[in-house]
Amino acid sequence: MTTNMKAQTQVDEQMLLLSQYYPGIYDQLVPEQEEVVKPRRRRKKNKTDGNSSGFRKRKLSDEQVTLLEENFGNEHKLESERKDRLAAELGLDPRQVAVWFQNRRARWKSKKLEEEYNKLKTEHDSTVLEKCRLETEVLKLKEQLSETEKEINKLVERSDGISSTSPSSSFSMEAMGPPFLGGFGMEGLENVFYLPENNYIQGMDWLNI
DNA sequence: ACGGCGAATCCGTTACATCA
DNA sequence: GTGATGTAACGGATTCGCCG
Repeated sequence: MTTNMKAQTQVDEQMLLLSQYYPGIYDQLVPEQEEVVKPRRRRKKNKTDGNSSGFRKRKLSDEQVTLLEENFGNEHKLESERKDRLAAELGLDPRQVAVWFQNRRARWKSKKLEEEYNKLKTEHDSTVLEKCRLETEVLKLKEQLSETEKEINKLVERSDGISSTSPSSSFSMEAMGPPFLGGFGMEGLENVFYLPENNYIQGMDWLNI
């Protein structure tokens, strides 16, 4: 297989997964192609096999399946030598062994796909949950900010009133000391706003933050 | 490098067996 | 009897390795 073919195969596999997991996105990426419906040849019913020994399709015995499963566990691919050996060991036609491996690979692949889907779904769900949590937190913080701004405006207005009637008794933030933020329901926001070492801001400088 | 060929494999489907 | 489900088997397409 050439490098290009390998790359194309990888792309095809990725697109296949994409189409399975995110059909909407896949449809956007790959516009629907004109459908070419080829009539499949219908398989004819056949109740007997070549040697007329009864039903053509018989269930494999538990022992046969066990041995086949053991072999499949060791290696999913079936080399011709191993196929013949297994067939002889199980008293089956090599073609039957080949078909069993083919079907088993298909089952294995579909199971893998399902597991991968469940894994992605779990990841997706927890991400959505985390997004909701963060959005709620943002709303809460916005509300707190709005409340704080209202309080600040009130204080500023009061301060303006006082200073206009009595200039000597100017409003001092220093007088409020460190518990200032706590008074506005800002507990726990020390890490959000930068505060100087003495834990409060001189005068009205904090308005510039 | 290219095309033809046969074997192996994949994919989708059908037919049959089994069970609730 | 019947529908759902599991699986052996099939047909066609694709892939791969070999050869002339």
